Amino acid sequence: MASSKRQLLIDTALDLFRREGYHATGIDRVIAEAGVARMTLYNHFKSKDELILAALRHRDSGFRDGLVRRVEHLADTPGERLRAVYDALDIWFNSDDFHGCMFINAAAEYHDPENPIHIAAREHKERVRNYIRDLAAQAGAPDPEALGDSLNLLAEGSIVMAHAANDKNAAKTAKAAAEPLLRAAGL
Amino acid sequence: MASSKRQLLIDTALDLFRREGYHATGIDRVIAEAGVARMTLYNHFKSKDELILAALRHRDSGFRDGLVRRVEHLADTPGERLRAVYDALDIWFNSDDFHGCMFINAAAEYHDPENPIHIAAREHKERVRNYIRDLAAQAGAPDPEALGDSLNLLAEGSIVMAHAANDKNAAKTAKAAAEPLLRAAGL
DNA sequence: TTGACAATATAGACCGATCTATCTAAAAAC
DNA sequence: GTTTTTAGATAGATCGGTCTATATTGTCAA
Repeated sequence: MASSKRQLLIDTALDLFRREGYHATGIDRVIAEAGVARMTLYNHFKSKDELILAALRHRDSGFRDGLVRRVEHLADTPGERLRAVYDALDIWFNSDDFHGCMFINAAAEYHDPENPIHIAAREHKERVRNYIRDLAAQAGAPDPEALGDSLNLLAEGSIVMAHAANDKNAAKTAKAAAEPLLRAAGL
Repeated sequence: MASSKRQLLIDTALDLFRREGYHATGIDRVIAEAGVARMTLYNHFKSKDELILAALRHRDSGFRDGLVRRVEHLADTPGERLRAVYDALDIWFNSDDFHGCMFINAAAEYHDPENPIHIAAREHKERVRNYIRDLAAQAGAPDPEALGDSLNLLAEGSIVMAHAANDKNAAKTAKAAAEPLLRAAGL
């Protein structure tokens, strides 16, 4: 139970932060939703920011694991998998409660680049970009960094348009935009 | 003075919201920074949300006017101007205090698509996208909507990477990524 | 130019609600 | 029997918003 309460708090907080934002979600709300005593939270996390960081760390691995798993399920070759990234995004955007990227939102609420929360967001974005770069390398692109970065920009742009502009078609738009780039790279 | 106080409040709030975020900026901070009485604010705006909306409206026109002006100054033909959009972004990203896009940040803090603040963000994103679509049409692209949307995704993606991932080179990456798309469209 | 009236701005008290965080003492779990 | 969890009181700060009574404006007529 020692760590089950901790995980329960992370899961609960993650869901609230995702659906309502960070400042908008109070500690009271988290403990009420988790059905846990206030001191249990402060026993596991020394502050709200620490809880946010723990939630983001959990989301980072969870999101990327899910992305990789889904992409590998959708396609077999690296070239196809680069395209499948957008199919995975499409599923995400059109899921029941899509509320944008938690890390973009975190960076939006915590502007200071030195803030640990902002740093967590930056690291997540770098890891996702690296994953796409890796796929581009595996696919044998002549300049995998450049191709990966380009495809990553389309992916990030589609997240923004899906959330801020409420364009649930953004992933399909991105996939179409990616095609000439992949072709130009011989893929 | 009637409207000068109002404009002073909008300018002050805009700057604070931009630098620190919406929830993180209290009314007290706005009136202190503006050097204005509390009731002066509530005389001009019936709530904080109304002030946010007024600030976003002002920023929407200001940002887009600045973008158009800068793009037109940097390039003469529509094809060149599509490329110049990324040069304008590059200047923005590397300016003294870049804190990301106020509208992406607004959507991040106000998730509900029905929320007027979120709607203001959506409308801004649509207007910027339409501007790029228009440039693509003026440039004689075979499918100006598709090209415009693709180039817009690269632009939005670069804003995210510049802010969340602290990649000040994102606009140059986006410009390089745009080139094959423009070429494929005969531009 | 002056006087008068209406609109606006002022400082600051005040409200209830909420915020993060701490503390304690009893209960439960391992 | 030691660690963890519990409920709830409590702290001090801050939140958005209202109210009042005074002072400062801007406008227009005499």
